Amino acid sequence: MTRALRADAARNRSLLLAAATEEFASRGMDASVADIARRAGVGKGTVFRHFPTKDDLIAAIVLDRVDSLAELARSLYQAPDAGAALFEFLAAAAGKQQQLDFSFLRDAGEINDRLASARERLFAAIVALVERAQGAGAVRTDVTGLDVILMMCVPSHVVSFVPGAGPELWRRYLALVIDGLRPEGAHPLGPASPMSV
Amino acid sequence: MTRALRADAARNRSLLLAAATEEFASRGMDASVADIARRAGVGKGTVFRHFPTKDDLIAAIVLDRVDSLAELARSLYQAPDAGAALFEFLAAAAGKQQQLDFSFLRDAGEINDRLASARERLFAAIVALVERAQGAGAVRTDVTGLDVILMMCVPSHVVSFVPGAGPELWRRYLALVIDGLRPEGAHPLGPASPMSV
Amino acid sequence: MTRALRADAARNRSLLLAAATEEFASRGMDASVADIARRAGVGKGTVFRHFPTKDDLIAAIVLDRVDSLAELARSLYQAPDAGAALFEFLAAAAGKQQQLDFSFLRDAGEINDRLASARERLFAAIVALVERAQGAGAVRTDVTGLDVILMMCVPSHVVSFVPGAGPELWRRYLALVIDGLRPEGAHPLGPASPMSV
Amino acid sequence: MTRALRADAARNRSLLLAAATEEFASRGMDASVADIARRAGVGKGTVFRHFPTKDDLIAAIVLDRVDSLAELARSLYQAPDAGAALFEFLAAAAGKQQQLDFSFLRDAGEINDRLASARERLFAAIVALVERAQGAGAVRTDVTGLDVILMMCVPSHVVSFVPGAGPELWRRYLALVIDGLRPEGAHPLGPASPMSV
DNA sequence: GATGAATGAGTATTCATTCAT
DNA sequence: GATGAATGAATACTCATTCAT
Repeated sequence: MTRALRADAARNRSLLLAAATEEFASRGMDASVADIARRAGVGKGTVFRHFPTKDDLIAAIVLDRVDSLAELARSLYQAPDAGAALFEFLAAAAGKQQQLDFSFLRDAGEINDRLASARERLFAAIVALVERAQGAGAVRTDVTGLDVILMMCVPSHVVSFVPGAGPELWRRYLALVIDGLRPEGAHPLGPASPMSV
Repeated sequence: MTRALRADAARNRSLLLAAATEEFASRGMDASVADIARRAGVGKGTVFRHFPTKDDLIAAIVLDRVDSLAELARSLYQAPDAGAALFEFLAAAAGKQQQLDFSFLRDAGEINDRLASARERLFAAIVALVERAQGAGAVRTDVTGLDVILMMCVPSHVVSFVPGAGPELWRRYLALVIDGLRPEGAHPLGPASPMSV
Repeated sequence: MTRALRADAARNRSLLLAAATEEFASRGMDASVADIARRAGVGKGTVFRHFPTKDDLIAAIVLDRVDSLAELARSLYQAPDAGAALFEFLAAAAGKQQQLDFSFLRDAGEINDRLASARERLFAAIVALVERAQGAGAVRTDVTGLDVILMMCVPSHVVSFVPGAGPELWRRYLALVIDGLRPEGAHPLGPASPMSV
Repeated sequence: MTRALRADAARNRSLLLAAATEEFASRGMDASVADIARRAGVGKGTVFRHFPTKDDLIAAIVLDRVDSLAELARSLYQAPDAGAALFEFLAAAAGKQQQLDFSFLRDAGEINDRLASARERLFAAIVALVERAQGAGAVRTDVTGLDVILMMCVPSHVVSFVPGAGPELWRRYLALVIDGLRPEGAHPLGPASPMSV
């Protein structure tokens, strides 16, 4: 499908993905392509050779992340402790998100078919993890998989408000989120969970 | 200090704040000044007469909100049930944020001195509410006022990911956040709370 | 419909139309908007305030020209000598085109509804002139109005090939074109005239 | 002088000239080098190995055409009927031009010495044809060879304005041009013919 | 005071051309 | 020799901000 890249081209592609990830993380989603190119140490044109559109660049970053999270979710489905498996997954997700907010998932469908279906697969894998954790009594039964997916992006978002945040601060807020998902001390949630994102 | 505004000028100022709030809410933070002016029914120049900078306009909106939340926090400090008081405050905050994310607080200091000190007052009032709620056993004692402040913006953020979200959906995620703040079923939080935002 | 322009704005609009006409004439249709702005002595943004799109600028120029030619064609329809009337019209058209080739008429329809219908009116007026000239025996009867319209752009095109062409050189080639349209010495034309442009 | 090309190189050169001709014909003079390379089935770099510049590629195409027209003009000089010979030549020129407008001749001199002198030879041959046709009474004597050369590009230009033009439509306008060149019904031409193009 | 015209720095994107593989 | 990756100048267009009316 995708031709094997020449060594230098492959290298530039990685540099670009890395640079873009950092730039989006620090400047927000409207970081300029020019800045990304500069950070990657390549010419502006090179960005467009690899990603015909800024949106394609974004999609590529998200796709990477979504695919690797889905991979992880699927492998954790085999873990013996269902509750621990889910929480480990959430930790992995939160850690990754430190670098890049999950916001693009919002309109992933509009951007890219491939991305949209990768998202579906990720969501399905997470839902499975959640349901298994509920079966094991580790997660309250009045939350849905979608609720968990939505709360998954909380730690990185919260931490983004803290100027000199330490690299592990997200763990604190993930812990808080998880405690909210536990059966102990659960109170009624009010409105029903949304059907989809 | 602040000159009394002529009646029409005062009216324009309110129209602008309202228009800007709506526009930011629906188009995001990079809504254009021209659109805001059009929605307010005034010329573009008028926007800049009232707010020398787009950032100043934003700051004015946030200031309004911060001040009214601080007011509320102070009045709830008198309420008999300390836990209910805090939770009611969080509900009010989440409801307001539905229209405009709290993100500007992030760099409030850089934007505007007046805003920065309003923020300090708001934070102090929230910290007081939290400590009283902890004293009443309604909130776990290993969270700080700042933790609560940070979690306060979660519901509106989460809801922003849901396309056709109902107007009350934020209550669901506020409930989840609050359940995480309760003493029941609390697990250790890991990293220490940050000292400031 | 179109608000009355402020004096300075009206001035800029004319400056822009003039500058664009010259620039397009000398650099061809892909003269840059920046150059046009510079030639008009205004900022780049001003071009876009007056003409939202480069194509709109082009359309405005052509519309002016088309409308004034149509006007002329209609008034010449009253002239006593039908042949002379047509030839005078062709001279006027060729003279104007010296500054700007007629090429945009080619895809005028794609550009602009208003322009498309102005073109229709122009063509109708020319066809009327041609038919009257044929009735008077001044033009061979095997050519159509459309043929004449097509040949109308020949003088300016031909002259564009001559580097230091004098300002009246187009008259020489118009004379040649007109001699081809006369009944004397007419030979069969081969393929039928197209139905439309 | 010109090294003999390796067989494959020669082949690529032809492929490129053919591809470029087609691409220019259908996309206009700003067809992209990349598209030309793709159509020829070679890499972009190969284009530049053969033609250091896009302009050189254009010049090469024109040179081919100019040389073959000159060849034709010279051979037609032997034909018994001088008028028919000239008209046949014009038909050949118009037919070729259907694929590629003659416009580059305009600045041929600036582009390329070799092209400039090929053009001189072509013009000389045409002038000879014209003068012979005038001697035979087939062409009016107040036109110069240069006039005829200039009118030669009319048919393809005119036809370019007709959207769904049939492949022979140019013949109609060539007939019109030729009728203008005949002695019958000739009227005075006004300005003198230019000395050069 | 209000208006909207003018401005120009900034943005994504294209494309001829160069050069490492 | 051939390839296609890299480059950066150029282009149309946007928008916060200034200023003449």
